[in-house]
Amino acid sequence: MNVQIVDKTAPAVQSRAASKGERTRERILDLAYQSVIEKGFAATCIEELVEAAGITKSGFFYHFRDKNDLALQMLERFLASEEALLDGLMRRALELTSDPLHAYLVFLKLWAETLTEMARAQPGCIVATIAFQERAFAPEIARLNGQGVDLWRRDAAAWLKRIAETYPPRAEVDLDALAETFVSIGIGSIAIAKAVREPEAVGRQLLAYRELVRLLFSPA
Amino acid sequence: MNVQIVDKTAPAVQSRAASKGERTRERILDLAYQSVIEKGFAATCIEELVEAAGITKSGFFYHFRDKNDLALQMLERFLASEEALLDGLMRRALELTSDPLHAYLVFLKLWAETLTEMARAQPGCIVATIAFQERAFAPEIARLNGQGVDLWRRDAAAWLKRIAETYPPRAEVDLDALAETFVSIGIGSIAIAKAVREPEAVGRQLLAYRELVRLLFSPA
DNA sequence: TGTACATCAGTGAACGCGCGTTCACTGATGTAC
DNA sequence: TGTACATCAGTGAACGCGCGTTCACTGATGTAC
Repeated sequence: MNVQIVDKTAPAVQSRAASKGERTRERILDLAYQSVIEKGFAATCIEELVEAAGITKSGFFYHFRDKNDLALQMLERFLASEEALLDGLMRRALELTSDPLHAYLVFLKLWAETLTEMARAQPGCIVATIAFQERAFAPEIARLNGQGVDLWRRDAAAWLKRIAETYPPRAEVDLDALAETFVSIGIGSIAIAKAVREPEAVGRQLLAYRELVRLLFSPA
Repeated sequence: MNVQIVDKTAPAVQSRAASKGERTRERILDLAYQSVIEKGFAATCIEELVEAAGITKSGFFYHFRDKNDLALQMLERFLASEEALLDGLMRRALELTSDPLHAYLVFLKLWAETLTEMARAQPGCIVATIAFQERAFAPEIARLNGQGVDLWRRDAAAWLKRIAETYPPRAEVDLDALAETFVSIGIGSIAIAKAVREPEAVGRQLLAYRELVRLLFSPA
């Protein structure tokens, strides 16, 4: 079950042959992502970003209307790349086995490995960061953030329901709630990883979730 | 199973007969707690707090050495009250039944109700907020935060292990990980509640966890 | 192939204000004798 | 019971600096003819 996956630690969706401006914009977004994950949004200052990016402050405002625009672009890019990443792993899992339960278990393993690798570099989650500082952002950003979470739990719910068609669950667990648990464990485990400084917590939690799913759907 | 519990929405451990200074200090801490939960720490400004508290800015610095001191006192108070709250619910559950599994299920129900009520007023968790803005705080605060998380998962682990003595688990789930899941679901569900604006997510997630624990330990 | 113009990707300097922090001072309450 | 002094719980004004934002200007690259 040790499938080789793309080393995709960085959140960027790097398309080659980008223009010069495009490249600095991406560089700023990368730096901002890193900083927001470490310190939060309000404590992230433009001065630091542009210094690290090797441009001046006014250069920043050529690329972003204001600080909230930076947050918005960063979140949009993150959600897109996360969605692509999840999609890739789902497809990969379904290539390996057509059984929905087994495929989901493979997917969870892949996801656990990917997240652990990312957490080892630097555990963090901008969706959670935004959620826990909601009112420091423009309303549209908080809304977009919510849509991201909603999409994740919907995707998971659809899969769980497909599993339940073949494998009747052994307890009366609401499948929508269980799908949501996939998200809440993901975010919660990153919080734990950061708080107690154990990046492994992320993989550990995902694998515990996987065992519980397996138990719930495995035939008596 | 609808046990009446103390309405303890506010995080304060209000001891009566407090001096005047003590009372304003508590008032500031309450306001800070609220603001940090809504906007994060960096975006919480002293000016706003003191205005709401009805004193001047210099009055603030009579009670707190600096802004980080505010964060520290707030976190200490929160952890103490949370610990007291959890302790109370645990004891209450053990009064109702001596069987460790049933008592744990009762406890989870009580905890779900309490958290939901708190989330309806204003979902939030300073432990998570601090974790996701770690580097915006003094190192000792981040350390204390980690200790809080560690204590929670230890408490849960001890209980799960006591259950396992009587009820052999039906799957090879690491009990330490499952205990940690209690914490990660708690924090994660609050993140979800905030992101999608569904306070009920907290109770829903806790109850899903409860069903999974029940399934794991219930005899075949 | 050369010239004219437009767009790109910035620079440099300045502004202004919010925010954390300090400092000298003060009225009210408590305590000792 | 009254007086002297100490501590409590603040006030008011000022400081300074970091940080987001603006604005006029500019060299390099692209495009039209």
